[in-house]
Amino acid sequence: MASSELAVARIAAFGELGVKDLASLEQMAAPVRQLGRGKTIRHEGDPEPKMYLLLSGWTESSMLLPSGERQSIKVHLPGDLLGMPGLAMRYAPDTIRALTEVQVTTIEPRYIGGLFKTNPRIAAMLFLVSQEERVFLMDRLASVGRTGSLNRIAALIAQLSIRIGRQDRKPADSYFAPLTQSQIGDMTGMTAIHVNRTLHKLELANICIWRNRTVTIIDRIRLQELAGFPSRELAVDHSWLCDAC
Amino acid sequence: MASSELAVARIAAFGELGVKDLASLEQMAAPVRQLGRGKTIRHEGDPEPKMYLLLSGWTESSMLLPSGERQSIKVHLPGDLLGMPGLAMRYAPDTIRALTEVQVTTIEPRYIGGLFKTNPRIAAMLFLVSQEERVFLMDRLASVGRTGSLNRIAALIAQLSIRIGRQDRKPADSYFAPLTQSQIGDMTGMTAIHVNRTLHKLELANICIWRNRTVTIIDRIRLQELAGFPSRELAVDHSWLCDAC
DNA sequence: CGACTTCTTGAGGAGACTCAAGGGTGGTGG
DNA sequence: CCACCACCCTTGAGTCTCCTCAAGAAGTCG
Repeated sequence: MASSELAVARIAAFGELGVKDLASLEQMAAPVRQLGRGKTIRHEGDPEPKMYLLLSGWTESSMLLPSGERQSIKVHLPGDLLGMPGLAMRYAPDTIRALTEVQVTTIEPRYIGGLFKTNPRIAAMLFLVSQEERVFLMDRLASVGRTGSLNRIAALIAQLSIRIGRQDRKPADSYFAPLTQSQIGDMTGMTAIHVNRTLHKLELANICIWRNRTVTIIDRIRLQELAGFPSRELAVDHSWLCDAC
Repeated sequence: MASSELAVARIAAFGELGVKDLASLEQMAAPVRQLGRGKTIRHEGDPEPKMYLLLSGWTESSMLLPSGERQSIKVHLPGDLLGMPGLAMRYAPDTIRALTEVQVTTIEPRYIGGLFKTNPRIAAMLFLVSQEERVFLMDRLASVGRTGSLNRIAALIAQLSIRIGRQDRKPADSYFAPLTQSQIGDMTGMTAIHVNRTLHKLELANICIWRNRTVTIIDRIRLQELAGFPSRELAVDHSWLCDAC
């Protein structure tokens, strides 16, 4: 798999990967699947949920409420592992959809199990990625639970800027974001209409512009102020991990 | 540590524990710490976050927003592992406080690392518990993001009923819940005042009563309807895990 | 070019928040 | 043992954010 360097980006944040590690990872990857925008990778409620590795494009994980409304849990960027939370469940908790043309590979749960025996180092890294995701969800929960519309949208924009700019080691000041206003609403827990008005407010205040699927950040300071989430730093000292492997 | 049977309840949900497994777990437990209600176990922002095992009592994990408001992430019951998400971070993302008199033991991260080498089975179970927690957070996010006050409070009450009744294998119809209305507000993303009014509505509608730190569920059907979250079932087929160990 | 999705704008209403004040309860110290 | 204090609960009135309903414009894809 040629894109393996890209694909392990998330894991590699927690340590250097050796030859053996890369081999472990490549072995898991099933043939690449290609899907068009709007296609569903797996449905909420499907039995025996699997994991997926996103090679290119954007996907979104979301849950349906009895009222018929959707809550988007997270958008995924290339290199992200999709569907991990489902491993603990009998039925898939979330729906995973392609937001753009995407390439994904399926990862069978048994490979993950095998990893714990054959390559504890990688297993521990997967564990750490899971903890990182938990913190991400905690931040989202705080944002959606306790802040207003301007703050939530600002938080979304700032967060995406950081995630997209991760490869370059600095936040992206302008980036492509293939989300409709309705989808932004699903992510932030607001109406598409209110998203529209809020985006206009942000633009009017000269903070940022989101138009034509493109985000441009004008005033990062004030954006960050509005967003109001702390800039998280990953743990640097992995001696406790390395002792083990 | 005499309470280890209790303490590992969460992990045991994913598989039987052998003698070796129990030994692995006991070895990690540092001396027991006892703290009074309101005492802080660790602060948001503290460097080198550790993990804790809750032996008795209730604790709460929460995050502070720039506005000064608090968002409660989760309340913990005996047997829960506290602070796991922080393992991936340089600074603790959340504050952990005692809601009642509690007993906790600290778990050094290096023991977790060691687990991945010496007892991959337990490591995998910790991994699964983490995924379960992610699903829990996803459900919370959907609840807070897209539903009204009645639904949120109903969801909280129903969820606690399930968690507390887990040992008895059926939801508890009446239980002790040491949360003030202000804390309920922090959990559900609403004002203490509005919590008060909403609780009265639930009582007036003959659905449930929350008074004097005691919850009594009168009409579980309608409570569940209001709560509106799916009843999650943990994965039963762990062949993919057992293959490894 | 036509059908569909997405975006935009307006008007009105509902739910949740703020501010304010009073009453209950439990714990502590004199 | 009682008085006090801190915390918690309760209720009312007014305000604001965000939602709903509605309709039209703009963009996109076949």
